[in-house]
Amino acid sequence: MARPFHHPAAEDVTIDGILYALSDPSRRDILFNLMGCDGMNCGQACEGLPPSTVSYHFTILREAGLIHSEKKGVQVVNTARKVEIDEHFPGLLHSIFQHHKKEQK
Amino acid sequence: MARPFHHPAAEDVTIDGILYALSDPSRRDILFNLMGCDGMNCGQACEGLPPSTVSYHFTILREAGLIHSEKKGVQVVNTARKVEIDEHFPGLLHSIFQHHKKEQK
DNA sequence: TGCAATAGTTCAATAATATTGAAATACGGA
DNA sequence: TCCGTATTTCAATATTATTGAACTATTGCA
Repeated sequence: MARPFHHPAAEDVTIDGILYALSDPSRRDILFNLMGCDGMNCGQACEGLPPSTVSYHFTILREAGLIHSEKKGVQVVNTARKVEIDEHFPGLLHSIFQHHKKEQK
Repeated sequence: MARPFHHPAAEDVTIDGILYALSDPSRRDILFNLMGCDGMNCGQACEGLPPSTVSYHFTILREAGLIHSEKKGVQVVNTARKVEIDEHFPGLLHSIFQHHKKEQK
């Protein structure tokens, strides 16, 4: 990998970054998928979009502190930073994804 | 007023619209200000931005179902749709504004 | 080793959206 | 009726998102 992944510390995660990241339905969908499993590569977590777009969305989620990415061989395994986020923003993700489910087409 | 204000019904409010509206710090700030009072005109709720920008932000918040706007004479009085939002998205606004406060510069 | 396949990233061009100045509107008061 | 204030609308510009194409890294296999 050219540039290694950057993961902000839990205390540097802002509500601004989180809301911005999750204001996009594709990214919400990615995070929602990640929250229901214990690791997924980029292709699995988000089907139907071109790879470059998916890569962009993963970067936004990562920079917002919502996901952790780790290169495992040729693919990148992503996980939701559930516990950390829930510690710093109690109830937020729960509140959001309760409704995200319903609104999915 | 040329076109009257449109306020979506509580059941038509989506998490998509809310997160999009609140992904912008200025709009979060406006809503935060509105939540702490019982009515404010556009100028009061958001100082430091050009009027056309403020108007745009209010439209986004209104269309998202987060605020109610009513023309009172020459000005527009805005209120946060607190109760309705909290009924449909329990805990969401609380969770967001708990941190918004802290992150304000 | 070397080559091909796979997964993802980067870059650069284009498309979509936000910001804002200037003009227009709506209302209240003199 | 005319003026001042608050806000909106419009149109131009600036910013940001999307995506195809080229590139990189890694694995497996001949």
